[in-house]
Amino acid sequence: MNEELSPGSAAHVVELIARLRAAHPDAHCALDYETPVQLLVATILSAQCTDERVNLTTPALFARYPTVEALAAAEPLEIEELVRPTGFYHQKTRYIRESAARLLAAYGGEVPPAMDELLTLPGVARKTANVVRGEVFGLADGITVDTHVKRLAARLGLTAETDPVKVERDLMAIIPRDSWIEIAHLLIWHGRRVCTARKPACPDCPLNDVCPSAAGQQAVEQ
DNA sequence: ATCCCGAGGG
DNA sequence: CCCTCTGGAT
Repeated sequence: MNEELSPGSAAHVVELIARLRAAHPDAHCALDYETPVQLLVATILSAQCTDERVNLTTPALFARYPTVEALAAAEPLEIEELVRPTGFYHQKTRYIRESAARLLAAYGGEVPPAMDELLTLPGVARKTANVVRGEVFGLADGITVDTHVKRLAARLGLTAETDPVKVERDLMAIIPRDSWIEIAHLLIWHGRRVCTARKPACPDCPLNDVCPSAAGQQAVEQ
């Protein structure tokens, strides 16, 4: 670990973002969708499921129910059958139908742009709201904290918290607001490709000299 | 056995 | 704070 860059300092954050940009210039939302409502549905389905698997299930779902009206009126058992491979299928089906119904009842069938409005949708909390707001409207009232962002923030020494809401608050305090949307994509991409949960590839990581958790780096500096 | 772009309820 | 909800991949 480079001793001149204390974890969480402004200089550390600047360095992290620059290196992650260079390593993952293609980082972007990996969920497939055509409309804001479809992104909302795909993001609800992404809970505790790989986006790859979500993308394998949504084409049939969106073909069967192309509109928010169709989703709201869908037979629960039919949606359950289509989304079962994503896990939590009973709850996710209810969230999809009830959120679609609420979009129709309160927002003219459109996805609202305000954070507090998104949070009134069943099955939508800060993670899902941050994803949808950032992707659809380019707006950020917060930072998407999924399992990757949470894990990497901890390993990089950017937070000592484990509760995602507290992790998000810590990140918001040290990351410039104009990087809030980008940093989540970068950390997610890096988490999938390099800093994986089970076997992080520290020797191949472009952050290993600015990461307090990098395996086998500290001894060299002594 | 652990992990994946979590949320709601107790 | 805790727990439950779920399936597929590794």
